[in-house]
Amino acid sequence: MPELPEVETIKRILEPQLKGRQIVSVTINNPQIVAYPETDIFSDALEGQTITSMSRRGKYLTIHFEGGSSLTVHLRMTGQLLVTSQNHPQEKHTHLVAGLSDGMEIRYIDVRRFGRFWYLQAEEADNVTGRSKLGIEPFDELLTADYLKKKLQKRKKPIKEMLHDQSIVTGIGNIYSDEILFSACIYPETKCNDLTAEQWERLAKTIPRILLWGIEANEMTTEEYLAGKGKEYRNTPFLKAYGHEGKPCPNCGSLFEKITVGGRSSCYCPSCQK
DNA sequence: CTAGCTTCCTGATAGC
DNA sequence: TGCTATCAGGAAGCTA
Repeated sequence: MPELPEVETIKRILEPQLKGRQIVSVTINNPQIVAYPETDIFSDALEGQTITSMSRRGKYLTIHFEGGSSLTVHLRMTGQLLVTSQNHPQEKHTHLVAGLSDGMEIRYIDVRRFGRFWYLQAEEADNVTGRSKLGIEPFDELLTADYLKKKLQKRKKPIKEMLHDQSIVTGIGNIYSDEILFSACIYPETKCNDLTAEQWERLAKTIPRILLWGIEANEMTTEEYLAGKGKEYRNTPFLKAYGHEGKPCPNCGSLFEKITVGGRSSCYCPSCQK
């Protein structure tokens, strides 16, 4: 459930704690989370690596090493990446622990084990993570009404569903698609080929605005993150639409309704989003 | 090419 | 109280 704003938050919190540290040990409790390469090679390759920086692309998070190799993770639904002291109580479902040169540990916790790790060597082409298929970042200046129209105008699927398509604009999941459509006053089931020029314009402006707002609203301290605030992806206090079924719309007071769109729960205001 | 369905997982919650 | 069924949703893999 971490979407772009949460992944960006994690990157901002972890990067200063990891930069310059060396990985001195790697323990993998569940090989399932290692997607590439084979688990033993993965562990051996990580040991001894010195971290230079972190980056984010869509919902993917990458730790870069001296020499150019890198470790990429996708947290999917319930993945959590923490930097803790060695004596920090180990949570259930801790699948990977990497000891660092300063005595701290990187820990990967994931209840549902959907998250995945990939280690890529410096010159290795990335044809394993799926990142090569990603569309533009929401803050890219290429994100215009024309771009969205070109990609989606002829599609018959509901716009809510298409906002989740990572090959068009990356980083949007079920929470922020509700927030974006509410803010843009668009009914989630509107078929792409029924959207008006004005609605495409509104979407193009709203997508980056809402995701930026999400990043800012997510801001928290390292302590808050470790204490669990970084887990509260749902029902975060600042959200306006997602999970608000039965509650009054902050704009008009009508009650939010919940429907299923493309198999995903979807919350909208019946009078603002037509 | 698109659409539609299934799979992966556990824990919280709803219903009986 | 205790059981079972359903839901949560990101993305890949599959069929048509």
